[in-house]
Amino acid sequence: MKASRRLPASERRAQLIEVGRAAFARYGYEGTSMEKVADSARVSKPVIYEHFGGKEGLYAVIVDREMDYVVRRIVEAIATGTPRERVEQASLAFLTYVRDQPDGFAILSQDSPLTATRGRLSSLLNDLAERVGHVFAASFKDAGYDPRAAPIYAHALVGMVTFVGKWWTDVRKPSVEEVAKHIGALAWMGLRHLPKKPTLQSRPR
Amino acid sequence: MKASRRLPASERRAQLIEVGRAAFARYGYEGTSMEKVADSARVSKPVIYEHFGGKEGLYAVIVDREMDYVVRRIVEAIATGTPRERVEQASLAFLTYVRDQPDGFAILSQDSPLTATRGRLSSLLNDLAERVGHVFAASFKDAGYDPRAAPIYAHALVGMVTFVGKWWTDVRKPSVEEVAKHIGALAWMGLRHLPKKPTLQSRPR
DNA sequence: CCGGGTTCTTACCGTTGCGTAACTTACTTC
DNA sequence: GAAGTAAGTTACGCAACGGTAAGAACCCGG
Repeated sequence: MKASRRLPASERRAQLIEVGRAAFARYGYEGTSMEKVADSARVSKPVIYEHFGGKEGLYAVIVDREMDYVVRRIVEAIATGTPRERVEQASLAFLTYVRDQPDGFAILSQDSPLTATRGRLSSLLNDLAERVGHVFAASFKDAGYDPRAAPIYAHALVGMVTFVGKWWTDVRKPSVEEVAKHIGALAWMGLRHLPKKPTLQSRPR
Repeated sequence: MKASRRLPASERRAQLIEVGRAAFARYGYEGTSMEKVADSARVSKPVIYEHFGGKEGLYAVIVDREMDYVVRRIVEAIATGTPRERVEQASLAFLTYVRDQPDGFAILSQDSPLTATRGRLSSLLNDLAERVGHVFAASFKDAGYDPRAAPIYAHALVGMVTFVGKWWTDVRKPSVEEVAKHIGALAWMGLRHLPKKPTLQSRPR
């Protein structure tokens, strides 16, 4: 073979990110070895260490880029429109991301051992949920709902879309637009008809 | 120290399951070493191999028990009552499980490398979602909704509760009953007011 | 064709982790 | 108390992985 030629630093760096992203997506953080990444890039290990310092460094760069990307996509989606449209567009944006960037989504939905050690909650999607929570808290206050419940709903929505996304990558059956319709409807109708003070209809036993 | 005495096979086995469960919950499958499990049980490695054959064997037994347990809890919860009560009770049952069995929940919500290799989708909760999907499909048909959309909603609900559960283990702020109220309301209201044919209110650009 | 910087490789170290072979210790039963 | 069985230990083999030191191959201006 002997395919790969020598590359300038910036290109090599970009290639390593690409290759590493695919590896981390497929095998997870622990399951990915530097050897494999190096081999996939047709390069020897020290090259990676030269560029990223270590495994964590490479992973951090990849995760950072991915978070930036997906957050930007969603922020764009909810920039304008009625509340309902925003919910729908956010779902659609996320599912479109899942479809177009399955590797990125796989990385984000893995429990990353890095953030798990320093942070409390492992999931990177938690950040996203927290941001949504702040948006919700404001809307809740305006609408006369208890803002302390906002995080619950925020996490519920993120979890909903995430889990459906994970499932979708497997079955790939209805189009993301179709799925987004249903998710959007469920979320919106749920929020729209929320009682101010939810109660449990606990059944008598 | 020299605390642990010799135990009969069945007790040792039970103890190893308990200890292993805690370890897998805390460090994940890959992050848990047999050495650590053995040390925690005040026993040497070959004892574990005698009982479970290997790491995968131990893990399989633990996961199997856990799935049995949680499924039984939920099946009990949705055995009787109105549809709404079932949704609420299912949420409450799951969140109660999250509260009372944080280790078990941690294990189930990890991406398990074992099922990931042989199966397609990693999550063990996927099985749960699939079962819910079947229940939904029947109800959908009766109510005049498209049963092909059932899996979407099933995964949405499971993802919702799971993600909120994960978050709850971290903050532990409102009681599970309180959280279940909101989740139940969101899910129920969403399902209740679902249009037969959801559409996207795509905004004009 | 020669010096200087960049890019990359070979070869290795230390550690960790799964799994096993050979042996020892304790308990029970006659 | 000896024989036999159940329970457990020590010590090791072996592979994989993260990381690094030392130097080779390449490229370009002079």
